[in-house]
Amino acid sequence: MVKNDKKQLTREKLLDAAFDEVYANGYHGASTSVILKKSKTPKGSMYHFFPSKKDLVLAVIIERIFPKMDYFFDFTYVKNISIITILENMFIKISKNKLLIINSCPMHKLMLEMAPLDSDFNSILNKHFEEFVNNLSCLLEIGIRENEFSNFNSKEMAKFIITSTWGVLSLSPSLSNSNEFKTHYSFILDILKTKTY
Amino acid sequence: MVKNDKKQLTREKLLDAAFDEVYANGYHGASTSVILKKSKTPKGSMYHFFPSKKDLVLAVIIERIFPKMDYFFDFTYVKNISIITILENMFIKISKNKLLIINSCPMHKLMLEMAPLDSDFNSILNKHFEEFVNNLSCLLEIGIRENEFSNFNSKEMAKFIITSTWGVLSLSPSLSNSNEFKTHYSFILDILKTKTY
DNA sequence: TATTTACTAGACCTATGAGTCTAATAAAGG
DNA sequence: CCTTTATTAGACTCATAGGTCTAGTAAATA
Repeated sequence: MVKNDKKQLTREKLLDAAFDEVYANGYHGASTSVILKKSKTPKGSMYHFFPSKKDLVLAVIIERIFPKMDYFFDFTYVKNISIITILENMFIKISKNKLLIINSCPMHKLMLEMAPLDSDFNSILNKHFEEFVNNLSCLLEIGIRENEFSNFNSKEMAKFIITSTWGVLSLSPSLSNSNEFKTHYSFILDILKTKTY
Repeated sequence: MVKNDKKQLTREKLLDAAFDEVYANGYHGASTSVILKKSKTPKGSMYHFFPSKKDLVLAVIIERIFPKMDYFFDFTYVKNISIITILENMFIKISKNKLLIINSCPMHKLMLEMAPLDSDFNSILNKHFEEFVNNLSCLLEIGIRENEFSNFNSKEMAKFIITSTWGVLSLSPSLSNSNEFKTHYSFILDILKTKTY
């Protein structure tokens, strides 16, 4: 499987370099030649794996950005811990990682740039966003059912939490320290606390 | 002043066309040749008024985007009306205008794209953002002083309100109707209401 | 009216964009 | 081992990018 490893390696290197480029400069600002230089890959290889720049970036979204996002915006239920604590832990995890604090959320960046311009970008990004909303919504629903919270529209609340978090994160590079982020998520948690008994 | 009018007209047409292009496609996605075609202006005129694409877009920010933003995010105090009502009216004004609802906030879009890449963009955008924060902060301070609200950090709250609003607005084009925006600002106003006596 | 300054016009330049093509090489499967 | 398929390599293409330049025109000032 030496060959398969090497084949994979080239593809993976391309995705890594493309992620960096697109994250830093956006889709339009990203240069294929820079991606090739950074990943030390010849052009032929890139166009062997990906028919176009767009396809490369769509693959970056699916294979790089979504996994990272799923790691940070993790809304899985943990037993014997209050929902508020679960969310607080999530926010702490985000604030500890400089990636999102300094450079904003890559998913959000691409959504803002590309969703209105291209239906393929729009659909995959929105689909994942809706999954986020549903996951968080389910988590909040548990809190409502278990009487941690009073009743509220969990889906609307989920959307509010996610989009408002994107909002602060987009303050980079002025949001260089995580303190400002902390005051942000304190507000979010405060809102939820007003809904507790 | 016929001449001055015409001179201004060319410059204004360029700014209008450039605003449309940049708003739709971002800084990197915007094409000078498209701007020239849309504004029916020869290249010489454009480079007569603006030394570079960057300078043109910086002028767009100052002369087009900021005025629009100041109109929508208007935090001036109105006597005999509660602060919450002032803010609610502001949100209603935003929600009635399809510009922001459908295409997101142009200031936010440019900030996310350009602030980490270029210090000139970063400084003018951040400066204006800080002004927003200060203006809203002052308005909230009035509410605190006049005993509409209990005490809270007005600057942090102001930042929270502005960035979270940017967050929802960036949901375009899926935020095609203003109902979702309404649920958003209801949350914001709810937070403030929990701080009232 | 003469002269200077502001603006228009667009041909032109160089760099870089994404993407194609073909030949060479490496690896896999029979 | 031989054939076939996957991958590498990079020269090449064509369009467009932003920007320069010079000549011509219009307008303001003296």
